[in-house]
Amino acid sequence: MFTNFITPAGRTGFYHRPASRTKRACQPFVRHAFVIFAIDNRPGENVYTKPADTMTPTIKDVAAHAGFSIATVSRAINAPHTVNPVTLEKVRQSIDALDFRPSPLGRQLRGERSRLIGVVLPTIANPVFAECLQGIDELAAAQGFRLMLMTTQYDAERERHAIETLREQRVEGLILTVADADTHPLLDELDHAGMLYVLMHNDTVRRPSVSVDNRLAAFEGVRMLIAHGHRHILMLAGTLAASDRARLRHVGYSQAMQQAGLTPAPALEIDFNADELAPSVLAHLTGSQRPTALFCSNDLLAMVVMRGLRRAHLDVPRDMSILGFDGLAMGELLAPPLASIGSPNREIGCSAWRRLIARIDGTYADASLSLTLPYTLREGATIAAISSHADAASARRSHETTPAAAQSGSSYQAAHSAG
Amino acid sequence: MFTNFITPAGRTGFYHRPASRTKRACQPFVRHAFVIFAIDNRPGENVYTKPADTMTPTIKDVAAHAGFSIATVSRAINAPHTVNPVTLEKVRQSIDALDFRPSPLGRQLRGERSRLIGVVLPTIANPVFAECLQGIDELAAAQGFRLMLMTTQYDAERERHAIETLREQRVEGLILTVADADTHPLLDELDHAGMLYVLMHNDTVRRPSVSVDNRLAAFEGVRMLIAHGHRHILMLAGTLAASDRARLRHVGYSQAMQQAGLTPAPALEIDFNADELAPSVLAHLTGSQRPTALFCSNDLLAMVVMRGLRRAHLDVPRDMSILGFDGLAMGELLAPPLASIGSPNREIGCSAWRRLIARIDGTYADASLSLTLPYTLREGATIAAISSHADAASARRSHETTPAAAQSGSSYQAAHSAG
DNA sequence: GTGAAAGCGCTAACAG
DNA sequence: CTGTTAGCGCTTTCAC
Repeated sequence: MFTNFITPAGRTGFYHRPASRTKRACQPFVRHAFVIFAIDNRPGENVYTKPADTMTPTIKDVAAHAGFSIATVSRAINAPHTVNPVTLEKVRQSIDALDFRPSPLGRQLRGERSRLIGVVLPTIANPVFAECLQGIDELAAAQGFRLMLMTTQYDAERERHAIETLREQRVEGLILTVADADTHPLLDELDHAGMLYVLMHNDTVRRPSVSVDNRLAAFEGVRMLIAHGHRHILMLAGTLAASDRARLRHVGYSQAMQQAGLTPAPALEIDFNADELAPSVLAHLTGSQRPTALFCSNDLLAMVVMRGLRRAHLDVPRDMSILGFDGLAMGELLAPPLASIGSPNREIGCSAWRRLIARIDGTYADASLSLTLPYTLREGATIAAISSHADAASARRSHETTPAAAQSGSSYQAAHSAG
Repeated sequence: MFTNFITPAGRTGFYHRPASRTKRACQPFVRHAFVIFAIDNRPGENVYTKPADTMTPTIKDVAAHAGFSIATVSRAINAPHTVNPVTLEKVRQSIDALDFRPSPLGRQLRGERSRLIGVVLPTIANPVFAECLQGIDELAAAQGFRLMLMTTQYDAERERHAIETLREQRVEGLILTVADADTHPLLDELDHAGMLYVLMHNDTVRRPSVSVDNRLAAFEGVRMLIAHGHRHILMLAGTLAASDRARLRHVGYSQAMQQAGLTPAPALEIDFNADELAPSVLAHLTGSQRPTALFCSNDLLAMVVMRGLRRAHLDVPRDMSILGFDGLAMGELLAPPLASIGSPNREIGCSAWRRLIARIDGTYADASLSLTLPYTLREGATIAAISSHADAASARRSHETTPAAAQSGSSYQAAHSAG
């Protein structure tokens, strides 16, 4: 009835070969450090010894403990209604007793879904992305998906590595924000491989994406500045000048300037991770030819610039008006509250999620691949009106400008959707 | 030589049974939608058809494509030096041609490490946790680990679910911040199950953790306020009054007050997710009995309170001094820059990571389970000195108070380590 | 140097 | 209602 044997791996154990007439046979049963075998005991009368704590119990352990086959255990877990209630109860007790939890590996290996989604973000230090992630996480948790997160710091090589890693993990889809979506070979690769993904914040019509219309938003924002009488407006951008978003925002800036007969300037690049503004930048902003208004490519940058100006004893908005981009909740807590073009970050995350799931489930009926969400113009109090003939120098001397004048731009307070 | 057969799954295919003398035999080869078989071709002369794009290639595909066995492919990947260079090259070409990437599932199934770490955070909307995560992510990426992230919104049930999910995923360890570490049954469970974890921010000596000494930090912070002449100091805490950190901070506050012969007040609870301060709270802060200084349990809260005060036309720090907790980078960008007790969030994340890995690798020699990191007192400019006899009313009228006076507390500017 | 085969944990098809 | 068995993708003896 029992046959002593040596497994190929060199482990010893006993193999119970049931007589052919025996109704319920038991599985061979070997754990690394010790030998266990289930005698042909009646359910409940088990002889099972719980494996060492470090050994995660498997379905076999449960089966042996309960005195049933692994198939029955599997059914008890995945289709409880198909098993005898008494059996079910016994199996459940064994599961509890062993603290068993089914390994997703076995399941996935069987070709089931991994219910795993990869998220690739430049950084989570920027609340813009943290807010997106928050939205994604909320939905993922509700729908029983797991998230695997990787950050890239805007680095192309890390983007590649992240996507590679995530694909290895057999994610069902990817949600990502890349530096530059249009010219991204990796995304072509994903398309080609049939790997489903949705971009966030990457403003492109060529790929599945969710974002605001960066160009239009910037255009409207700068128009507002112009409507406040500003004629010398500079755009500041972060190190992500290689980013599609920053570029589009600069296009919007340029168009607004040109429409008003003004000359757009190249974006001034800022390292907004530095503690201080670079001297050359500060010179730009404080010199006699300095602009009266600044359009910052993102809110974090705007905040750093505001601090720099304050240290240079320039008052915002009296000496300099500031408009940010992102609509960071934090901006409202500043003094004065930061005027900003707001993107619905959390909603971008949620939308990206929904679209990805729709693609995965094949219910992605929408022909248009990219989704453009409405942005908002948050007035804040960092924008002051100046008389149209005022130049930088007079603006600095002028005391007639008042923060309250910023309210006059309220006609711009609107939600735009570029559908 | 070829036997037509029907697999149990109902798929048809051809099985190549090599004559016993045949040197190189081929594996049976069946894909879902179509039949492929590798003829006993010489390497390089393959008859393999690439499967549909949606089908992730497996090691079998590579083997068939290259005309070798899966064992050889496996070796080519994991132990290149053991295979014939010519073979190796052919296999590599097949891998490239099919864009094959080994599934971690198969590997893990073989009992290898999952190289997966679970991270459980209350929220990533709070930069405190985003910064921690950033630190963790950096190290994880460098060491080839993957991160699985779940957030809990301080909810016990979600904490339970997150840990459960992560354990199912067979993470090698957990890094987490829970609402209350000492009385957490889940953590006992983890201990009991031998599941390795490290807490972040949870200030407890009973469990593996990394944090600052919240009590001492609050104590020193409030002492600084007292040294600036404040006698009526209130502590504000968020909805996380059920949090161990907030509680310890309140203990520190109370001790500092008592040491100075002052009467500590219960913490005033604030919902800092709300847009506005609750009227009752505002009444507390603006009434005739109002305090001259506020100790806020976290920076986000401090910022919301500052905005509330501004709207109530109270000036910070002239009418009210504010001390926060967290040392959020953002706080420095405020006007005035927020005084805060800083915890090295990023470093907390990194340390937690290192300790977890040390535990996993079994190199965790340190007898002390909890690590206390030094905090800093960031002066900022939201704290003003008042003359020791001043009460709230006179403080409001007084103009002799100057933000610069905050500098007088610089003797407190120090790093403390409660080892 | 290479191939055959076992087995990791699990599900599902099938048999009884 | 329950058990047997094949097989998911991979690594790893062992044999040739």
